[in-house]
Amino acid sequence: MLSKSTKYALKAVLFLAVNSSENSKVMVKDIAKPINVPQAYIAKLLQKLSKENIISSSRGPKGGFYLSEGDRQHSVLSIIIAIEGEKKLTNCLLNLKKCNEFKPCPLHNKISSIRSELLQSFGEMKIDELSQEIKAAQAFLPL
Amino acid sequence: MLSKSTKYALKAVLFLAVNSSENSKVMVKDIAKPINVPQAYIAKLLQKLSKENIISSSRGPKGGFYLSEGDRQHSVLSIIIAIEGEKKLTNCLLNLKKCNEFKPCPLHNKISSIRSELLQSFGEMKIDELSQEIKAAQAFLPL
DNA sequence: GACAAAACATGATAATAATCATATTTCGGA
DNA sequence: TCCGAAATATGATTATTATCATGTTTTGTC
Ligand code: FES
Ligand code: FES
Repeated sequence: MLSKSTKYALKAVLFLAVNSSENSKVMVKDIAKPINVPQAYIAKLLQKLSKENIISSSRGPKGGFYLSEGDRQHSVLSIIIAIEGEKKLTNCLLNLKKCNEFKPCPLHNKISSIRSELLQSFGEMKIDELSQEIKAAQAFLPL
Repeated sequence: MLSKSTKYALKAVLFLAVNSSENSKVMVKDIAKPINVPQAYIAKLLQKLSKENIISSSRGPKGGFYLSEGDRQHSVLSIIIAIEGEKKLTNCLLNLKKCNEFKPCPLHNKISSIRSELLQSFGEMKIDELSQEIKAAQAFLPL
């Protein structure tokens, strides 16, 4: 449903939400280990997220990745889109060039409203909110 | 959201639902062309579906693929599962080894009910029903 | 029974996604 | 101002998915 890359990215961002701040940055090797993701690979993903302003970073000694207050207001959806693009989620399920109700594929009417809900739900989930739940041990990060 | 293979398979089965019957089988080249899918590839997928008893086939001259009355009662979900397996749809979104409400990942509570609805919806969509809509020109197959 | 038409089976190639490796830039601190 | 620590950039390798190609079996027809 979500690509491996997207899952990795979400885990990393949530990890940063819990374990980093403006003055306590964390470097990739200290992210990769606890979330159990190949270091060189998550490094690439983090750079991409950084370039898309989903997360923040600074170079050099005492540098690393972190979430600014602004970063914490981003949604899960924005991360999904940053990594795998919007189309994966909104394309027609049978690959009609455009998904709309005027020339729908046979699955459209049955599924499109649920899919919208799903998207909306992803859009409403803010990183900040999710990290609260992790801190409160109401939710858990894998590995 | 669905793999290319799954989309191809769904298109092919719906095409058969509209254009085949017990005594009017259609061979892969006459399926591949109208649904615009590589012939050798859809051939493999059709064989898989046939082996899983989602569709029917017979060999030799005057042979081909078709849907029996029973085949028409299959759901979209059964096709998705036949092609890409169930796990793709039910796995934890962040890859916890098991997805459940007792040790949920941060996305679980927000998403799992919508995801169940989506699965249920796929399960309730029967091939027969969808083919009615295509015949009534209320829905359209791509390419 | 011979023949040809079809599905079936198997393996080879190509495209994409995931992983690994290495060089370059930036920046804090001695 | 020099050094090393970090992100950044780029490219190479591997694994998975999609695509292509070719041979084998079944079966209706003559
Ligand atoms: S037209 Fe196919 S999902 Fe909307
Ligand atoms: S535990 Fe992650 S989706 Fe259910």
